[in-house]
Amino acid sequence: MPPDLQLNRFLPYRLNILSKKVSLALATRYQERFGLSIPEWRVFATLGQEQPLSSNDIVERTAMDKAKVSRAVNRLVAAGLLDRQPHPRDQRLLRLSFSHKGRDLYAQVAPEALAWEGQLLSVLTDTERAQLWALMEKLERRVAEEIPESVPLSDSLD
Amino acid sequence: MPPDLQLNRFLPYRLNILSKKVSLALATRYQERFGLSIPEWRVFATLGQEQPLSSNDIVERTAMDKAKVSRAVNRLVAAGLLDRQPHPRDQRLLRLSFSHKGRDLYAQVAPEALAWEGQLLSVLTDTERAQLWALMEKLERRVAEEIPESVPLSDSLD
DNA sequence: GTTTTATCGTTTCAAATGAAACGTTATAAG
DNA sequence: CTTATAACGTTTCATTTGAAACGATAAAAC
Repeated sequence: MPPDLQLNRFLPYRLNILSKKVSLALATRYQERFGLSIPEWRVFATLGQEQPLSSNDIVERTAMDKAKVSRAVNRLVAAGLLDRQPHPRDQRLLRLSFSHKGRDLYAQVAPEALAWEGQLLSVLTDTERAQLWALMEKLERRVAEEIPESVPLSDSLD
Repeated sequence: MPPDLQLNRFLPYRLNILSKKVSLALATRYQERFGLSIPEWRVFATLGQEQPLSSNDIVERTAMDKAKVSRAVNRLVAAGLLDRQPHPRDQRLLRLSFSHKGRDLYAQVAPEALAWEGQLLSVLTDTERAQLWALMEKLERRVAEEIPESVPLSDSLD
C-alpha cells in the first residue's frame, strides 16, 4: 500500500508554486516597465524601507546570497540609482542609499507594486487577509526552528 | 512623502521567503538521507501520484522547466530509480514509472515527507489548516489570471 | 499522398548562481 | 604593540539554469 502523499495537498509543493507564480507575475511588470531584474528589485525595495544600509544588512533582510547582493548593488550603482559611500567608522562597510534618480524611480515603482498587490489581495476579505498574515507568521516561526544553523537561502530551491 | 511599501507586509516578498525556508528545511532532509536533489525529488514525488507519466506530464504538474525535468529524469534513470520506456502508440513520448528500487525508495521517502509536513502544520489547528488551503487556492486562481500566456515558471524568481 | 505545422524530449550555449578563496579592515587575544 | 581571529564585500570558478535550436515523430492541411 503506497503512502498517501497527495502532492497538491502538500504544503511545500503548493507554496513553491504559488510563490513562483506571484513572483513571476510581479516581476514581469517591473522588468518590462522599469528594467529591474528580480535581485535588483529586491535590493531596491529593501532600501526603500530604511537607509542607509550595508550590503550585509540587505543580505539579512532579503535572505539573498551575498554574492548576488553584491552584483545587484553594482548594477544599481552603475545605473545611477544608488549611491555607495564608505562608512566613516568602519571601512569594511558600505553605506548604500538612493541617489536622486533612485528616489524618483522608487516613487514610481512602489505605488505600482502596492497597487498590484492590492489587486491580488482583492479576492480576499479583510478577515481573510488578517488570517493569511497570521498563518504565514505561524508557519514561518515554526520552520525557522527547523532550519539548520544559518544556512543561506539559495535560489534554486525548486 | 515616500510611498508606504512595507516589505515585511508585502505578500510576494513574504511568500518568497516562507517558500524558500520551507523548501530548504525539507530539502536538507531528503538530500542528506536519500541523496535526492530538489528537482529529482519533485519528479520522483510526482510519479508517486500517478504512473506512468511522460516528461511533459511532469512539466505540467510541477511547473518546472522541461530541460530541468529532462535532466532530473536522466539522473533518476541512471540511479536505477525509474524505468523509461517508449510509448507504444506515440514514439515521441516516454512512459516513466518507478523501478522496483524506486518503489522501495518512495515507500521510505513519502511517509517521512508527510511526517515532516505534519510537524510543520502542527502549529495550526484544523480550522487554520482549512483556512490556509482556502486562502492559497483563492490566491492561486487570482494570480493565474494575471500570468501572461503560458510563461514558464523559472527557478530564479527571487 | 504530400506537405506543412505542431509536439516531445534532448542538447547547446550563454548567463546566472553560490560556495569558497581572497584582500581589506576591524576586533580580540596574547 | 603584535599576532590571531573575525567580518565585509568582491572575485573566481565550477555548476546550474533556461531559452532557443534541434532531431524525431505525429497530426493537420492541402
